[in-house]
Amino acid sequence: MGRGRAPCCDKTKVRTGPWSPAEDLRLMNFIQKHGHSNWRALPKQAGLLRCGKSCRLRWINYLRPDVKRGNFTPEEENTIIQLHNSIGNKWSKIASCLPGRTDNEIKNVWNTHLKKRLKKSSSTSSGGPEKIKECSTENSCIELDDSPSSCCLSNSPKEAAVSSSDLDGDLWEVLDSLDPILEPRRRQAGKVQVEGEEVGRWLQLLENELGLANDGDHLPDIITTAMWPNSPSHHHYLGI
DNA sequence: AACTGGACCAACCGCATATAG
DNA sequence: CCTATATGCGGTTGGTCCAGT
Repeated sequence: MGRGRAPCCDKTKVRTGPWSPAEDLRLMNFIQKHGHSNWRALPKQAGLLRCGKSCRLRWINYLRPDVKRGNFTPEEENTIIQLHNSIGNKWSKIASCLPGRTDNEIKNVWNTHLKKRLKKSSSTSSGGPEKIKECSTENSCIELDDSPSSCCLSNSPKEAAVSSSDLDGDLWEVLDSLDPILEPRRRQAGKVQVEGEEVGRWLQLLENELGLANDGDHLPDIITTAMWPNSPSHHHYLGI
């Protein structure tokens, strides 16, 4: 029903491209405190030079506390294959059956791995569509036909109850200034394991800047996990 | 060592749909 | 009911990395 699509934002006034750690922190901090009832207004309220769409995507695909990182298990891949066989490119519906996985991630896995794999094996295997249930948006499974399936009934993610510090403007500036230092390390950590000592040092620096260390308080794991997805809890690095 | 092509994935684009006024 | 706006979704793109040459 959409008539004439208004541009979602003024592209000349917003940042595009990869998100920096400081932007991630700012977004997470805001959502943890205020939720995300209005994506369009969120960037301004959070002090982000991003469009609401971009914030939503970043949150859903990367920053949500329940997002599962790492390789898909064979079980997950089987579920994707079965569901795709049954309902097609309904990535969000497929994602609703795989707790912690996002539609974008599933779409990527399908396009880069599973499609090719199935193509390869298609000559050797045959069979009708899998009978499977579809998860509705309420996270209850809808029978697409009359047979039971392995489709999950996972609950919708509950945002982690993380206590977040109230960061003031100065501290955000500090974070922004750390970007050039943090970003390459975060990127690298996404690919390979950064030495524990190094991660610990940066985490400590960050916590010092945020004034957490003095109170015996620490960065919530949700934040460090988002910044260094492949790294164990930062508590490990800090020797806690 | 330098180059190249493919794989991977985060982010963007634009249409569809939902909803408010 | 009509229109405007916000959000959701799926397709696509572009940057980065890495293996092969």
